[in-house]
Amino acid sequence: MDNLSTELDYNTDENAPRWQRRPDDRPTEILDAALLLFSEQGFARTKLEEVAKKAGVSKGTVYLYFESKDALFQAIVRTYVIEALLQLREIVRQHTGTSEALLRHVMELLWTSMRNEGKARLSRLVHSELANFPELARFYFTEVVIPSREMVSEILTRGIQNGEFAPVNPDLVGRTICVTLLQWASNQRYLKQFDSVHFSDDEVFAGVSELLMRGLKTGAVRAQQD
Amino acid sequence: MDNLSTELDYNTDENAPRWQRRPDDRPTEILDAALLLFSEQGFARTKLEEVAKKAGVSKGTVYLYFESKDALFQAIVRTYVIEALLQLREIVRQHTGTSEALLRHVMELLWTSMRNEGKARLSRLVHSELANFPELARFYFTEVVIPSREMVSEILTRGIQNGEFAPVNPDLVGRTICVTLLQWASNQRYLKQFDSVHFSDDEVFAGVSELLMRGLKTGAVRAQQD
DNA sequence: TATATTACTGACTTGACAGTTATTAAACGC
DNA sequence: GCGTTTAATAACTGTCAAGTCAGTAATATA
Repeated sequence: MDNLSTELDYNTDENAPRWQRRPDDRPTEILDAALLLFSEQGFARTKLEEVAKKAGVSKGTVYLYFESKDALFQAIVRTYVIEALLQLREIVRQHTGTSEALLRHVMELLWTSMRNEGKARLSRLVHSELANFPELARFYFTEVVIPSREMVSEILTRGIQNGEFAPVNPDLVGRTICVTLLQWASNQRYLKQFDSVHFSDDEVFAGVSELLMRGLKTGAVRAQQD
Repeated sequence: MDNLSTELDYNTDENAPRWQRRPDDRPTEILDAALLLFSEQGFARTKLEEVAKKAGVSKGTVYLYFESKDALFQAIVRTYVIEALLQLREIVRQHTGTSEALLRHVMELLWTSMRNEGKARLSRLVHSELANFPELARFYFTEVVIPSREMVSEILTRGIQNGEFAPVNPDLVGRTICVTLLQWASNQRYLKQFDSVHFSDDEVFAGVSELLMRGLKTGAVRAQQD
Protein backbone atom coordinates (compact mmCIF):
# COMPACT_ATOMS: atom_id res chain seq x y z
CA MET A 1 0.00 0.00 0.00
CA ASP A 2 2.71 2.48 0.98
CA ASN A 3 5.03 1.35 -1.74
CA LEU A 4 4.14 3.59 -4.67
CA SER A 5 7.67 3.80 -6.09
CA THR A 6 7.09 1.35 -8.92
CA GLU A 7 4.44 3.10 -10.90
CA LEU A 8 3.64 0.05 -12.93
CA ASP A 9 2.39 -1.64 -9.77
CA TYR A 10 0.13 1.04 -8.39
CA ASN A 11 -3.03 -0.52 -9.72
CA THR A 12 -2.02 -4.13 -9.25
CA ASP A 13 -4.83 -4.64 -6.73
CA GLU A 14 -7.32 -3.71 -9.40
CA ASN A 15 -6.05 -6.46 -11.60
CA ALA A 16 -5.81 -8.98 -8.79
CA PRO A 17 -8.78 -11.29 -8.42
CA ARG A 18 -11.34 -9.96 -5.98
CA TRP A 19 -11.58 -13.39 -4.39
CA GLN A 20 -10.24 -16.87 -4.88
CA ARG A 21 -11.89 -20.26 -5.22
CA ARG A 22 -10.61 -22.46 -2.43
CA PRO A 23 -13.41 -24.93 -1.75
CA ASP A 24 -11.12 -27.30 0.16
CA ASP A 25 -10.03 -24.74 2.73
CA ARG A 26 -13.29 -22.89 3.25
CA PRO A 27 -14.98 -25.34 5.66
CA THR A 28 -12.03 -25.38 8.05
CA GLU A 29 -11.65 -21.63 7.94
CA ILE A 30 -15.32 -21.13 8.66
CA LEU A 31 -15.24 -23.63 11.53
CA ASP A 32 -12.25 -21.89 13.09
CA ALA A 33 -13.88 -18.50 12.84
CA ALA A 34 -17.12 -19.82 14.27
CA LEU A 35 -15.44 -21.53 17.22
CA LEU A 36 -13.65 -18.33 18.08
CA LEU A 37 -16.72 -16.12 17.92
CA PHE A 38 -19.17 -18.55 19.49
CA SER A 39 -16.86 -19.10 22.42
CA GLU A 40 -16.33 -15.39 22.89
CA GLN A 41 -19.90 -14.19 22.52
CA GLY A 42 -22.07 -17.27 22.86
CA PHE A 43 -23.97 -18.99 20.10
CA ALA A 44 -27.14 -16.94 20.05
CA ARG A 45 -25.38 -13.59 20.11
CA THR A 46 -23.02 -14.35 17.24
CA LYS A 47 -24.23 -13.35 13.79
CA LEU A 48 -23.43 -15.53 10.84
CA GLU A 49 -22.31 -12.44 9.01
CA GLU A 50 -19.60 -11.93 11.62
CA VAL A 51 -18.48 -15.51 11.22
CA ALA A 52 -18.37 -15.04 7.47
CA LYS A 53 -16.38 -11.84 7.77
CA LYS A 54 -13.85 -13.40 10.13
CA ALA A 55 -13.48 -16.36 7.78
CA GLY A 56 -12.95 -13.97 4.88
CA VAL A 57 -16.04 -14.99 2.93
CA SER A 58 -19.55 -13.73 2.42
CA LYS A 59 -22.55 -15.01 4.31
CA GLY A 60 -23.80 -16.93 1.31
CA THR A 61 -20.63 -18.98 1.29
CA VAL A 62 -21.24 -20.18 4.80
CA TYR A 63 -24.50 -21.65 3.57
CA LEU A 64 -22.71 -23.41 0.74
CA TYR A 65 -20.86 -25.53 3.28
CA PHE A 66 -23.23 -25.69 6.24
CA GLU A 67 -26.98 -26.14 6.18
CA SER A 68 -27.81 -23.78 9.02
CA LYS A 69 -26.39 -22.02 12.03
CA ASP A 70 -27.26 -25.02 14.19
CA ALA A 71 -25.55 -27.37 11.77
CA LEU A 72 -22.45 -25.22 11.95
CA PHE A 73 -22.38 -25.53 15.71
CA GLN A 74 -22.77 -29.29 15.56
CA ALA A 75 -19.96 -29.50 13.02
CA ILE A 76 -17.67 -27.66 15.42
CA VAL A 77 -18.31 -30.17 18.16
CA ARG A 78 -17.99 -33.17 15.92
CA THR A 79 -14.78 -31.97 14.38
CA TYR A 80 -12.81 -30.70 17.33
CA VAL A 81 -14.05 -32.71 20.30
CA ILE A 82 -13.80 -36.10 18.71
CA GLU A 83 -10.32 -35.30 17.49
CA ALA A 84 -9.19 -34.25 20.96
CA LEU A 85 -10.53 -37.44 22.48
CA LEU A 86 -8.81 -39.67 19.95
CA GLN A 87 -5.46 -38.08 20.77
CA LEU A 88 -5.95 -38.80 24.44
CA ARG A 89 -6.94 -42.44 23.92
CA GLU A 90 -3.93 -43.07 21.77
CA ILE A 91 -1.57 -41.78 24.42
CA VAL A 92 -3.20 -43.90 27.10
CA ARG A 93 -3.03 -47.01 24.94
CA GLN A 94 0.72 -46.67 24.59
CA HIS A 95 1.43 -46.18 28.27
CA THR A 96 3.17 -48.82 30.37
CA GLY A 97 3.74 -48.54 34.12
CA THR A 98 1.88 -48.51 37.42
CA SER A 99 -1.74 -47.53 37.62
CA GLU A 100 -0.88 -44.54 39.73
CA ALA A 101 1.64 -43.28 37.21
CA LEU A 102 -0.82 -43.84 34.38
CA LEU A 103 -3.60 -42.04 36.21
CA ARG A 104 -1.31 -39.15 37.00
CA HIS A 105 -0.27 -39.02 33.40
CA VAL A 106 -3.85 -38.92 32.14
CA MET A 107 -4.74 -36.24 34.66
CA GLU A 108 -1.78 -34.19 33.52
CA LEU A 109 -2.78 -34.61 29.90
CA LEU A 110 -6.33 -33.57 30.59
CA TRP A 111 -5.02 -30.60 32.51
CA THR A 112 -2.40 -29.42 30.05
CA SER A 113 -4.67 -29.94 27.05
CA MET A 114 -7.05 -27.47 28.63
CA ARG A 115 -4.33 -24.86 28.67
CA ASN A 116 -4.61 -24.88 24.92
CA GLU A 117 -6.73 -21.88 24.12
CA GLY A 118 -8.82 -23.64 21.50
CA LYS A 119 -9.68 -26.64 23.63
CA ALA A 120 -10.56 -24.54 26.63
CA ARG A 121 -12.82 -22.39 24.50
CA LEU A 122 -14.44 -25.42 23.02
CA SER A 123 -15.09 -27.10 26.33
CA ARG A 124 -16.65 -23.98 27.74
CA LEU A 125 -18.76 -23.44 24.66
CA VAL A 126 -20.06 -26.99 24.62
CA HIS A 127 -20.97 -27.03 28.27
CA SER A 128 -22.75 -23.73 28.22
CA GLU A 129 -24.76 -24.37 25.08
CA LEU A 130 -25.50 -28.04 25.65
CA ALA A 131 -28.75 -27.25 27.38
CA ASN A 132 -29.99 -25.56 24.20
CA PHE A 133 -29.20 -28.48 21.90
CA PRO A 134 -30.77 -31.65 23.30
CA GLU A 135 -29.90 -33.65 20.22
CA LEU A 136 -26.30 -32.54 20.36
CA ALA A 137 -26.19 -33.28 24.05
CA ARG A 138 -27.05 -36.91 23.37
CA PHE A 139 -24.37 -37.13 20.70
CA TYR A 140 -21.82 -35.47 22.96
CA PHE A 141 -22.65 -37.75 25.80
CA THR A 142 -22.41 -41.03 23.92
CA GLU A 143 -19.43 -40.06 21.80
CA VAL A 144 -17.38 -38.10 24.30
CA VAL A 145 -18.42 -38.41 27.90
CA ILE A 146 -18.93 -42.16 28.04
CA PRO A 147 -15.70 -43.08 26.24
CA SER A 148 -13.66 -40.70 28.42
CA ARG A 149 -15.27 -42.09 31.47
CA GLU A 150 -14.60 -45.69 30.50
CA MET A 151 -10.97 -44.87 29.88
CA VAL A 152 -10.50 -43.54 33.39
CA SER A 153 -12.62 -46.25 34.99
CA GLU A 154 -10.43 -48.92 33.44
CA ILE A 155 -7.30 -47.41 34.92
CA LEU A 156 -8.91 -47.24 38.34
CA THR A 157 -10.23 -50.80 38.16
CA ARG A 158 -6.77 -52.12 37.39
CA GLY A 159 -5.29 -50.11 40.25
CA ILE A 160 -7.86 -51.44 42.68
CA GLN A 161 -7.32 -55.03 41.56
CA ASN A 162 -3.58 -54.86 42.10
CA GLY A 163 -4.00 -53.12 45.46
CA GLU A 164 -2.60 -49.72 44.55
CA PHE A 165 -5.93 -47.99 45.09
CA ALA A 166 -8.55 -48.28 47.81
CA PRO A 167 -11.69 -50.21 46.81
CA VAL A 168 -13.65 -47.18 45.69
CA ASN A 169 -16.29 -47.30 43.00
CA PRO A 170 -14.24 -46.79 39.83
CA ASP A 171 -17.05 -45.33 37.74
CA LEU A 172 -18.00 -42.84 40.36
CA VAL A 173 -14.49 -41.77 41.25
CA GLY A 174 -13.49 -41.65 37.60
CA ARG A 175 -16.26 -39.22 36.84
CA THR A 176 -15.33 -37.17 39.86
CA ILE A 177 -11.76 -36.82 38.70
CA CYS A 178 -12.75 -35.74 35.19
CA VAL A 179 -15.38 -33.32 36.37
CA THR A 180 -13.09 -31.71 38.90
CA LEU A 181 -10.21 -31.18 36.51
CA LEU A 182 -12.33 -29.84 33.68
CA GLN A 183 -14.25 -27.49 35.88
CA TRP A 184 -11.11 -26.18 37.50
CA ALA A 185 -9.43 -25.67 34.17
CA SER A 186 -12.39 -23.67 32.97
CA ASN A 187 -12.40 -21.58 36.14
CA GLN A 188 -8.70 -20.89 35.86
CA ARG A 189 -9.15 -19.42 32.46
CA TYR A 190 -12.44 -17.57 32.64
CA LEU A 191 -12.98 -16.56 36.23
CA LYS A 192 -9.45 -15.29 36.70
CA GLN A 193 -10.60 -11.78 35.85
CA PHE A 194 -12.86 -11.54 38.91
CA ASP A 195 -10.64 -13.38 41.29
CA SER A 196 -8.81 -11.70 44.13
CA VAL A 197 -7.03 -14.86 45.24
CA HIS A 198 -5.66 -16.47 42.14
CA PHE A 199 -3.59 -19.64 41.96
CA SER A 200 -1.19 -20.59 39.23
CA ASP A 201 -2.13 -23.53 37.03
CA ASP A 202 0.65 -25.55 38.60
CA GLU A 203 -0.50 -24.84 42.13
CA VAL A 204 -4.02 -25.88 41.29
CA PHE A 205 -3.03 -29.06 39.60
CA ALA A 206 -0.68 -30.01 42.41
CA GLY A 207 -3.30 -29.30 45.07
CA VAL A 208 -6.20 -31.00 43.36
CA SER A 209 -4.29 -34.05 42.25
CA GLU A 210 -2.82 -34.47 45.71
CA LEU A 211 -6.24 -34.25 47.31
CA LEU A 212 -7.68 -36.80 44.93
CA MET A 213 -4.70 -39.13 45.11
CA ARG A 214 -4.65 -39.08 48.90
CA GLY A 215 -8.32 -40.00 48.82
CA LEU A 216 -7.74 -42.75 46.36
CA LYS A 217 -4.64 -44.52 47.54
CA THR A 218 -4.61 -47.48 49.92
CA GLY A 219 -3.43 -47.00 53.46
CA ALA A 220 -5.34 -43.79 54.02
CA VAL A 221 -7.20 -43.45 57.29
CA ARG A 222 -10.89 -44.13 56.78
CA ALA A 223 -13.06 -41.11 57.26
CA GLN A 224 -15.14 -41.54 60.38
CA GLN A 225 -18.87 -41.68 59.83
CA ASP A 226 -20.96 -39.56 62.17
CA MET B 1 -67.40 -25.13 34.94
CA ASP B 2 -69.19 -28.47 35.29
CA ASN B 3 -71.56 -27.18 37.90
CA LEU B 4 -74.49 -25.88 35.87
CA SER B 5 -77.18 -26.86 38.40
CA THR B 6 -77.72 -23.34 39.65
CA GLU B 7 -79.00 -21.63 36.57
CA LEU B 8 -78.38 -18.22 37.98
CA ASP B 9 -74.70 -18.98 37.83
CA TYR B 10 -74.35 -20.15 34.27
CA ASN B 11 -73.02 -16.90 32.96
CA THR B 12 -71.01 -15.99 36.05
CA ASP B 13 -67.80 -16.00 34.04
CA GLU B 14 -69.14 -13.23 31.86
CA ASN B 15 -69.76 -11.11 34.90
CA ALA B 16 -66.51 -12.06 36.58
CA PRO B 17 -63.64 -9.61 36.12
CA ARG B 18 -61.54 -10.46 33.11
CA TRP B 19 -58.41 -9.99 35.17
CA GLN B 20 -57.40 -8.94 38.62
CA ARG B 21 -55.02 -6.29 39.89
CA ARG B 22 -52.43 -7.98 42.07
CA PRO B 23 -49.34 -5.79 41.87
CA ASP B 24 -47.74 -7.41 44.92
CA ASP B 25 -47.82 -10.94 43.53
CA ARG B 26 -47.00 -10.26 39.90
CA PRO B 27 -43.23 -9.86 40.21
CA THR B 28 -42.80 -13.17 42.00
CA GLU B 29 -45.08 -14.99 39.60
CA ILE B 30 -43.21 -13.59 36.63
CA LEU B 31 -39.84 -14.49 38.13
CA ASP B 32 -40.99 -18.05 38.80
CA ALA B 33 -42.28 -18.47 35.27
CA ALA B 34 -39.11 -17.02 33.81
CA LEU B 35 -36.84 -19.24 35.87
CA LEU B 36 -38.75 -22.29 34.72
CA LEU B 37 -38.67 -21.41 31.03
CA PHE B 38 -35.14 -20.01 30.91
CA SER B 39 -33.80 -23.12 32.57
CA GLU B 40 -35.71 -25.39 30.23
CA GLN B 41 -35.00 -23.62 26.95
CA GLY B 42 -32.14 -21.26 27.63
CA PHE B 43 -32.34 -17.50 27.83
CA ALA B 44 -32.07 -16.57 24.16
CA ARG B 45 -34.64 -19.11 23.00
CA THR B 46 -37.30 -18.14 25.49
CA LYS B 47 -39.76 -15.49 24.32
CA LEU B 48 -41.05 -12.95 26.79
CA GLU B 49 -44.53 -13.70 25.53
CA GLU B 50 -44.14 -17.28 26.77
CA VAL B 51 -42.99 -16.05 30.13
CA ALA B 52 -45.97 -13.75 30.32
CA LYS B 53 -48.37 -16.51 29.36
CA LYS B 54 -46.95 -18.90 31.94
CA ALA B 55 -47.21 -16.19 34.58
CA GLY B 56 -50.82 -15.57 33.56
CA VAL B 57 -50.32 -12.02 32.35
CA SER B 58 -49.78 -10.22 29.07
CA LYS B 59 -46.40 -9.23 27.75
CA GLY B 60 -46.96 -5.59 28.55
CA THR B 61 -47.32 -6.46 32.22
CA VAL B 62 -43.87 -7.96 32.30
CA TYR B 63 -42.54 -4.58 31.26
CA LEU B 64 -44.41 -2.90 34.08
CA TYR B 65 -42.23 -4.76 36.56
CA PHE B 66 -38.98 -5.38 34.70
CA GLU B 67 -37.11 -2.99 32.45
CA SER B 68 -35.96 -5.51 29.88
CA LYS B 69 -35.39 -9.17 29.26
CA ASP B 70 -31.84 -8.86 30.56
CA ALA B 71 -33.06 -7.11 33.69
CA LEU B 72 -35.49 -9.96 34.26
CA PHE B 73 -32.67 -12.47 34.11
CA GLN B 74 -30.58 -10.45 36.54
CA ALA B 75 -33.52 -10.20 38.91
CA ILE B 76 -33.82 -13.98 38.92
CA VAL B 77 -30.23 -14.37 39.97
CA ARG B 78 -30.37 -11.65 42.57
CA THR B 79 -33.56 -12.94 44.09
CA TYR B 80 -33.01 -16.66 44.25
CA VAL B 81 -29.26 -17.09 44.51
CA ILE B 82 -28.71 -14.56 47.23
CA GLU B 83 -31.59 -15.99 49.20
CA ALA B 84 -30.20 -19.51 48.95
CA LEU B 85 -26.80 -18.35 50.10
CA LEU B 86 -28.18 -16.49 53.10
CA GLN B 87 -29.98 -19.61 54.27
CA LEU B 88 -26.77 -21.58 54.10
CA ARG B 89 -24.73 -19.01 56.01
CA GLU B 90 -27.29 -18.84 58.75
CA ILE B 91 -27.16 -22.59 59.27
CA VAL B 92 -23.39 -22.59 59.36
CA ARG B 93 -23.30 -19.76 61.87
CA GLN B 94 -25.45 -21.71 64.30
CA HIS B 95 -23.45 -24.92 64.13
CA THR B 96 -21.31 -26.11 67.03
CA GLY B 97 -19.09 -29.19 66.89
CA THR B 98 -15.96 -30.51 65.23
CA SER B 99 -14.72 -29.10 61.94
CA GLU B 100 -15.24 -32.43 60.28
CA ALA B 101 -18.86 -32.61 61.39
CA LEU B 102 -19.43 -29.04 60.29
CA LEU B 103 -17.86 -29.61 56.91
CA ARG B 104 -19.91 -32.74 56.41
CA HIS B 105 -23.00 -30.84 57.38
CA VAL B 106 -22.31 -28.05 54.89
CA MET B 107 -21.59 -30.55 52.16
CA GLU B 108 -24.86 -32.31 52.89
CA LEU B 109 -26.74 -29.03 52.80
CA LEU B 110 -25.19 -28.05 49.53
CA TRP B 111 -26.04 -31.45 48.16
CA THR B 112 -29.61 -31.69 49.38
CA SER B 113 -30.39 -28.13 48.42
CA MET B 114 -29.52 -29.06 44.86
CA ARG B 115 -32.15 -31.79 44.91
CA ASN B 116 -34.64 -28.99 45.06
CA GLU B 117 -35.84 -28.62 41.50
CA GLY B 118 -35.77 -24.84 41.51
CA LYS B 119 -32.27 -24.50 42.87
CA ALA B 120 -30.87 -27.09 40.51
CA ARG B 121 -32.48 -25.33 37.58
CA LEU B 122 -31.15 -22.03 38.74
CA SER B 123 -27.61 -23.25 39.17
CA ARG B 124 -27.60 -24.76 35.73
CA LEU B 125 -29.10 -21.67 34.17
CA VAL B 126 -26.61 -19.34 35.77
CA HIS B 127 -23.61 -21.37 34.80
CA SER B 128 -24.64 -21.84 31.22
CA GLU B 129 -25.58 -18.20 30.57
CA LEU B 130 -22.83 -16.58 32.59
CA ALA B 131 -20.59 -16.36 29.56
CA ASN B 132 -23.20 -14.22 27.81
CA PHE B 133 -23.61 -11.72 30.65
CA PRO B 134 -20.19 -10.39 31.66
CA GLU B 135 -21.71 -7.82 33.97
CA LEU B 136 -23.84 -10.42 35.68
CA ALA B 137 -20.87 -12.71 35.94
CA ARG B 138 -19.02 -10.12 37.95
CA PHE B 139 -21.98 -9.63 40.26
CA TYR B 140 -22.45 -13.37 40.66
CA PHE B 141 -18.83 -13.85 41.41
CA THR B 142 -18.49 -11.18 44.05
CA GLU B 143 -21.85 -11.76 45.68
CA VAL B 144 -22.08 -15.52 45.52
CA VAL B 145 -18.90 -17.34 44.66
CA ILE B 146 -16.53 -15.45 46.93
CA PRO B 147 -18.77 -15.54 50.02
CA SER B 148 -19.45 -19.27 49.58
CA ARG B 149 -15.81 -19.88 49.13
CA GLU B 150 -14.85 -17.95 52.24
CA MET B 151 -17.38 -19.85 54.27
CA VAL B 152 -15.87 -23.19 53.34
CA SER B 153 -12.30 -21.93 53.62
CA GLU B 154 -12.95 -20.82 57.17
CA ILE B 155 -14.15 -24.24 58.19
CA LEU B 156 -11.10 -25.85 56.64
CA THR B 157 -8.71 -23.39 58.21
CA ARG B 158 -10.10 -24.12 61.65
CA GLY B 159 -9.86 -27.86 61.03
CA ILE B 160 -6.25 -27.55 59.93
CA GLN B 161 -5.33 -25.43 62.92
CA ASN B 162 -6.74 -27.91 65.41
CA GLY B 163 -5.14 -30.82 63.60
CA GLU B 164 -8.25 -32.52 62.24
CA PHE B 165 -7.30 -31.88 58.65
CA ALA B 166 -4.04 -32.23 56.78
CA PRO B 167 -2.26 -28.95 55.98
CA VAL B 168 -3.80 -28.48 52.58
CA ASN B 169 -4.42 -25.09 51.02
CA PRO B 170 -7.87 -24.21 52.41
CA ASP B 171 -8.86 -21.88 49.58
CA LEU B 172 -7.93 -24.32 46.92
CA VAL B 173 -9.49 -27.34 48.56
CA GLY B 174 -12.58 -25.38 49.52
CA ARG B 175 -13.17 -24.45 45.93
CA THR B 176 -12.60 -28.00 44.85
CA ILE B 177 -15.23 -29.29 47.23
CA CYS B 178 -17.83 -26.77 46.08
CA VAL B 179 -17.13 -27.26 42.42
CA THR B 180 -17.27 -31.03 42.68
CA LEU B 181 -20.54 -31.17 44.56
CA LEU B 182 -22.30 -28.62 42.38
CA GLN B 183 -21.16 -30.19 39.17
CA TRP B 184 -22.16 -33.66 40.29
CA ALA B 185 -25.55 -32.45 41.44
CA SER B 186 -26.13 -30.90 38.04
CA ASN B 187 -25.05 -34.08 36.28
CA GLN B 188 -27.30 -36.22 38.42
CA ARG B 189 -30.31 -34.26 37.35
CA TYR B 190 -29.69 -33.43 33.74
CA LEU B 191 -27.46 -36.11 32.31
CA LYS B 192 -29.43 -38.96 33.85
CA GLN B 193 -31.41 -39.29 30.64
CA PHE B 194 -28.38 -40.32 28.59
CA ASP B 195 -26.70 -42.38 31.24
CA SER B 196 -26.42 -46.12 31.08
CA VAL B 197 -24.74 -46.47 34.47
CA HIS B 198 -26.66 -44.30 36.85
CA PHE B 199 -26.01 -43.87 40.56
CA SER B 200 -28.51 -42.82 43.19
CA ASP B 201 -28.02 -39.43 44.79
CA ASP B 202 -27.08 -41.14 48.04
CA GLU B 203 -24.47 -43.32 46.40
CA VAL B 204 -22.89 -40.33 44.73
CA PHE B 205 -22.80 -38.23 47.84
CA ALA B 206 -21.37 -41.07 49.91
CA GLY B 207 -18.70 -41.82 47.32
CA VAL B 208 -17.67 -38.26 46.63
CA SER B 209 -17.65 -37.13 50.23
CA GLU B 210 -15.65 -40.18 51.26
CA LEU B 211 -13.09 -39.53 48.54
CA LEU B 212 -12.73 -35.90 49.54
CA MET B 213 -12.68 -36.59 53.26
CA ARG B 214 -10.07 -39.29 52.92
CA GLY B 215 -7.96 -36.83 50.99
CA LEU B 216 -8.45 -34.16 53.57
CA LYS B 217 -8.07 -35.86 56.91
CA THR B 218 -4.82 -36.20 58.78
CA GLY B 219 -3.11 -39.54 58.99
CA ALA B 220 -3.60 -40.35 55.33
CA VAL B 221 -0.63 -41.80 53.52
CA ARG B 222 1.07 -39.15 51.44
CA ALA B 223 0.73 -39.67 47.73
CA GLN B 224 4.13 -40.56 46.33
CA GLN B 225 5.53 -38.08 43.85
CA ASP B 226 6.95 -39.57 40.67
C1' DT C 1 -9.43 -17.48 -27.09
C1' DA C 2 -13.96 -19.14 -26.40
C1' DT C 3 -17.04 -21.77 -23.62
C1' DA C 4 -18.56 -24.23 -19.66
C1' DT C 5 -18.55 -24.83 -14.91
C1' DT C 6 -19.07 -23.55 -10.25
C1' DA C 7 -17.31 -21.01 -6.11
C1' DC C 8 -18.67 -17.02 -4.39
C1' DT C 9 -21.13 -12.64 -3.63
C1' DG C 10 -24.38 -9.40 -1.52
C1' DA C 11 -28.80 -7.36 -1.88
C1' DC C 12 -33.15 -8.99 -0.69
C1' DT C 13 -36.98 -11.39 1.68
C1' DT C 14 -39.00 -13.00 5.62
C1' DG C 15 -40.18 -13.98 10.12
C1' DA C 16 -39.55 -13.42 14.75
C1' DC C 17 -39.43 -11.06 18.78
C1' DA C 18 -38.05 -7.13 22.08
C1' DG C 19 -40.00 -3.23 23.42
C1' DT C 20 -44.02 0.70 23.07
C1' DT C 21 -48.35 2.79 23.52
C1' DA C 22 -53.19 3.82 23.18
C1' DT C 23 -56.86 1.96 25.43
C1' DT C 24 -59.63 -0.54 28.85
C1' DA C 25 -61.30 -1.80 33.17
C1' DA C 26 -60.38 -3.05 38.11
C1' DA C 27 -60.15 -1.08 42.51
C1' DC C 28 -59.98 2.59 45.77
C1' DG C 29 -61.65 6.82 48.02
C1' DC C 30 -65.17 9.94 48.68
C1' DG D 1 -72.71 5.41 42.71
C1' DC D 2 -69.04 8.57 40.64
C1' DG D 3 -64.60 10.10 39.56
C1' DT D 4 -59.81 9.16 39.88
C1' DT D 5 -55.98 6.33 39.81
C1' DT D 6 -53.32 2.80 37.89
C1' DA D 7 -52.86 -2.33 36.80
C1' DA D 8 -53.29 -4.66 32.90
C1' DT D 9 -54.17 -5.45 28.04
C1' DA D 10 -53.42 -6.17 23.07
C1' DA D 11 -52.49 -4.33 18.92
C1' DC D 12 -48.69 -2.11 17.06
C1' DT D 13 -43.80 -0.79 15.53
C1' DG D 14 -39.05 -1.20 14.50
C1' DT D 15 -35.16 -3.78 14.33
C1' DC D 16 -32.26 -7.37 13.61
C1' DA D 17 -30.56 -11.48 11.79
C1' DA D 18 -31.31 -16.12 9.46
C1' DG D 19 -31.73 -17.85 5.26
C1' DT D 20 -32.32 -17.26 -0.21
C1' DC D 21 -31.17 -16.58 -4.88
C1' DA D 22 -30.13 -14.26 -9.11
C1' DG D 23 -26.16 -12.69 -10.78
C1' DT D 24 -20.90 -12.40 -11.22
C1' DA D 25 -16.35 -13.56 -11.66
C1' DA D 26 -12.66 -17.01 -11.11
C1' DT D 27 -11.00 -21.15 -12.98
C1' DA D 28 -11.03 -25.43 -15.76
C1' DT D 29 -11.29 -27.29 -20.28
C1' DA D 30 -11.00 -27.54 -25.10
